[in-house]
Amino acid sequence: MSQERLRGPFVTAADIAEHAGVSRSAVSRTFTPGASVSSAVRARVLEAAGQLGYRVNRLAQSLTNARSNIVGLVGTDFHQPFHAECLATLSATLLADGFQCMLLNAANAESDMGAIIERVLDYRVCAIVVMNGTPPSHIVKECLDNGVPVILVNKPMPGFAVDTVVTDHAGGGRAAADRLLAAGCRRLAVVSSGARTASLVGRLEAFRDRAAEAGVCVRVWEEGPTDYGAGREAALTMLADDAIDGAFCVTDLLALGFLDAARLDRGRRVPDDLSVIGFDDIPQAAWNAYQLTTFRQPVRLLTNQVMQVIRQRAENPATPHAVFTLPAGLVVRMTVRGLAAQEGKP
Amino acid sequence: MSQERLRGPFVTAADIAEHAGVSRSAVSRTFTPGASVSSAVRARVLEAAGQLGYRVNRLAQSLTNARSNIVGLVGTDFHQPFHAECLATLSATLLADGFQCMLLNAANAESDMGAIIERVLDYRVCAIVVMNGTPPSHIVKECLDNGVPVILVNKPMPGFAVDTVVTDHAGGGRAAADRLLAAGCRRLAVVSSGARTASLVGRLEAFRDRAAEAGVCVRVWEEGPTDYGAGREAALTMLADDAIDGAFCVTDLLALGFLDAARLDRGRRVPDDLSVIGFDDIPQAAWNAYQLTTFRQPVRLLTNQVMQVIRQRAENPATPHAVFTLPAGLVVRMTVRGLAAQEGKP
DNA sequence: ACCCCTTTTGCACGCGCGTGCAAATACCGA
DNA sequence: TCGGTATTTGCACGCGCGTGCAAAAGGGGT
Repeated sequence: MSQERLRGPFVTAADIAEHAGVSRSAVSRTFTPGASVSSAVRARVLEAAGQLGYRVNRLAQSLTNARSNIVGLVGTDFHQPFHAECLATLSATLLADGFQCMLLNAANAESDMGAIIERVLDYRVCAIVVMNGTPPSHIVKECLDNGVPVILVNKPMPGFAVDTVVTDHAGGGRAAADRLLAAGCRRLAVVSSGARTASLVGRLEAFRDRAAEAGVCVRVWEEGPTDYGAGREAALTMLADDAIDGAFCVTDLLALGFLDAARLDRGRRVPDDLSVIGFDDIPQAAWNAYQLTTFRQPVRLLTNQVMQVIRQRAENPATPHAVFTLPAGLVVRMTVRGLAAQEGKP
Repeated sequence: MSQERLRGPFVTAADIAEHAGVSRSAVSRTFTPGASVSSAVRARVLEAAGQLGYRVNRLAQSLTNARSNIVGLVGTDFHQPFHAECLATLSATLLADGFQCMLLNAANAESDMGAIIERVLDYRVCAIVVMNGTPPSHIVKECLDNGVPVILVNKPMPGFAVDTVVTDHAGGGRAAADRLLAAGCRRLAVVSSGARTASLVGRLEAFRDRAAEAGVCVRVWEEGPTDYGAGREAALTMLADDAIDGAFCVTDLLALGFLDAARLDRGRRVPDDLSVIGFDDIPQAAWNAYQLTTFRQPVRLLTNQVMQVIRQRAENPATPHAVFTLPAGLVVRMTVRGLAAQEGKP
């Protein structure tokens, strides 16, 4: 058994063909679903394969098929809770469905995203999913030219032949305004970041529009990164004067930083003095120190929709492209006045 | 230009050889570093490649080389902050070094970890990194038999020809005990989970041993998952009676849950009544609502060490296997009595 | 102009696999 | 026993690429 290994580190189909006394085609057919092999031959092949530890070389396989079943997963900031959750969910689903995930972490923001996507094209991936961040449009075009479908999550790119799966940011923003207005807040603020991505802007503008309809004007914070520290910064600055009683933070991370600074540094009582609403519903929002009322991004639904698009486009590349919009549901906790989980309204 | 595309969706080396009026070998050599091509031919090839959008097919390339430059990244619970950080850091580093990452998310604990690792073997990966969780030993053996190096992070597997990169859990546990004892705590507890992984047990036992040396006995909690909720559970139960003034939570997530329940549900003042130390130094530990004193896992160092092992073993597979132990440094914040960040000791 | 040495080029083969095609075998009814 | 059909098997080729080998081309010294 150890003598048979001489040919190389990996066992090849020719090896077990010889070992089983059949042709190499027979081996190939044994591992090809729906191919024609007698059960006797199949049995001998399987036994030899088991003994020698044979595994089909998917590299060579993909070479013949002109396409692998690898999906490229592109994104930034995978260490952030929301992105991490998306990644974990999507990768688990893809694996369960028989795909392989190639992870493309564009760590240095979008600067190198293009180069990284180009590299994965070399592996003839069957799809590229952009989970966050904005890929350069000429790269998207290059993917499409090469026949690789591109699926964008939360980043519409009008005019490109891509599939898009987005949360209803505008709906969430509008509902957030509704809730704060209903809680009696009249001095509103919205806290966003300098990133100005489509999702953040979408939430912000819908919030502002709805407030404007109600005749309430909104103070806007749009600086720095999209993280905890920036949320604190916003609160420290905006709450220096006393003019805000309701804040919509376009991200939970911002909201948690905002909450901490509001309570600990600026002495606000939440929700009595100040109501806060976030967006995403990351795990930390549910922690007892925060109990943040927020909108949940339907990660499971987003993931399933992405999967469906991938499968659909794999079997019929000519499927028309579409934008799928999924609803963001309110998760009621303790940071909005008069709106509390598990309690009657006061 | 559109007429040249007829051959198939992907442009092949033969296409641009024809287009540039040279042999296919010349094309191949143009894209092979160190090969012999005249600058005139190289220029013509590069121009044709640019026009037609040619990219070397790495699948076919790996077929010849008998090995790809894909690294398999195996793990569970990538949505947890610490694991997410490891994944983000390692994947970014690998990409920057010219490798590709194949993500293997063993979502359903270790049950399917074996099957998932086997699948990635089919892609002739050049290494497999197990970032957390325990792979079945027969699978590890199978990888090694196929000549694929296995690198384990924080999971020693004595008796296997693998490389191991671990944080000094025991050192951290011992130092944690030192700190709590120095703070005057005499009624100690250690909070762990039912997972009983090597890292958690290592921290726990070192803590208990050091306490025993000081003649202090330790109450141990070892139930449930390794998350925020379990930390709360531990505090709710253990702090029902009044007997604890110092707790070492073997994970930050546990510590944060423990802190919330201790303060909000059990009315303890931290650090006056109760000192708490965590482990990992996840971003949330630094948040103002917590300010958790904890031990930092040297993620950067772990990552660099993993990289070094991969490179080393790629160029010389016969390198002897080793265990690399990296130190865990204390991060002083506000949850240990008499030990505070940015302040003189009282 | 000639020879020798260096560099470049093309040919041909193999990497491991899937598959069309024709030969070979098995099966069945008369 | 035989003819006819259904099934199985092996051969040979191609997928896209890297590379050893020999032929061709270039360069320099006499």
